[in-house]
Amino acid sequence: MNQNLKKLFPSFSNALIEDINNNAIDKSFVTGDVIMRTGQYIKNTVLVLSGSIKIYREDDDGGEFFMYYLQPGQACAISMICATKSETSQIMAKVVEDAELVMVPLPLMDKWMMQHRSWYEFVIDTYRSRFEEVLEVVDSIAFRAMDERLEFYLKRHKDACGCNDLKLSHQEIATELNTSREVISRLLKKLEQRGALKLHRNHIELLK
Amino acid sequence: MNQNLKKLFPSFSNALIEDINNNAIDKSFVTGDVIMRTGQYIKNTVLVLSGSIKIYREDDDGGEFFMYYLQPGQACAISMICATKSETSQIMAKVVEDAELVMVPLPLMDKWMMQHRSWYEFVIDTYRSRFEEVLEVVDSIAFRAMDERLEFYLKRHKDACGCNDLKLSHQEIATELNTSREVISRLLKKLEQRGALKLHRNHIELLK
DNA sequence: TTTCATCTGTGACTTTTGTCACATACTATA
DNA sequence: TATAGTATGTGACAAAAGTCACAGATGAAA
Repeated sequence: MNQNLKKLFPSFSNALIEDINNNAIDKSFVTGDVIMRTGQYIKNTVLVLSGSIKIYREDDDGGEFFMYYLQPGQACAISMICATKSETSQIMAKVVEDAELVMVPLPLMDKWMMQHRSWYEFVIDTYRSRFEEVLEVVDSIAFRAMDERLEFYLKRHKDACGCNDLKLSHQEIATELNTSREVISRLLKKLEQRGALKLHRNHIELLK
Repeated sequence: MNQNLKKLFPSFSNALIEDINNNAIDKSFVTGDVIMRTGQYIKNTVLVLSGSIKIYREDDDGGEFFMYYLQPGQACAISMICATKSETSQIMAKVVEDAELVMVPLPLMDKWMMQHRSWYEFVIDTYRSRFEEVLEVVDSIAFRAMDERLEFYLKRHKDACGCNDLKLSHQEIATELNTSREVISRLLKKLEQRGALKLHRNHIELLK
């Protein structure tokens, strides 16, 4: 784990990595696992070593709105923000690719802010970049219609997987954008006609 | 100013207030002033002593989507988040009620995190509460139709002014929700028919 | 290969939202 | 008190999104 941490979190000081190795717990999850639920108390700050996690905002009627990805080398900003007050989670986190996580107990999260400059900077930077990402999400829903939102969604998924083949059904996309499957099917068809992508069963091949 | 700070930011230690008084600058703004523009470099962290400020997200076509209020006793989370890297602002801040602000130079913002526990806690808490507020805004646009979004908008404005009389034109509301004036007029009319409010020229009287 | 569940395509329709045109109402101020 | 500028009300229509019904395609498992 030590080696992995160093590689994935290059800004961490040796002393910090030492502290993480001595105090944090390594946990594995498989695709489909929900590692954090809305309303649940947060007990750990989460660092991602491998795999892929999607963060959702849920509504009362079972809606699951996709917010952002958590990738190796990143941390869950929400779990850091809630840390100091051990509040409940405002989001839901689902594993979409088998993942190894480092769970840092909340009290340490806070303590390290004072002890390790590199931890402090990492936390602040995580806040900042997530805040900005959420603001971009706000843009996409506040200012844009569904066709552009779909393109934004596909682009983010492409960036996350680093490939051109997205394993997504129309229904999944519709759920994560909080719209209906038919709307997504029709808009995807249009994008295919424009030559932007090629549709297959359960996956979408991006051409641009 | 010392007295005001103590009253408005009761969690601040005396040493911190001392530091603020010695290093920060007091600035006054009048209604309509834009104190921060999208893309502008951030040089200060802003604390609000009096007045009222609205934070907007802007798009390329001049759209101004209302995000949240900054009130006395609060600080601009964005200016704190960008602090460490002196990045550009992702938002626009407009004074809607003559305001007195305390401008804290960025380098101090960072320095105080290590020196003053009460500053550290205030900053973290500001991050957390703003992040949560933005998540609620995401909810409202991701999951709800315009009628509910309008009610949410009115509620937040009522909370902000602490009164039942909102000085807003239909056009202003439409702009801040990124929709058209007619839509707002119609929805307001419906709310009036339901007895939730009473419409006047340039102001709305909330009844519930 | 057959069967079955799931995924995708599509037409028809409704509802919501956005646009245009214009009437009317209110208010500040000349 | 005229009048000009702004605010609001409303009908008609267009466009986007949501809903319903159902057909057909695909792939996994028996």
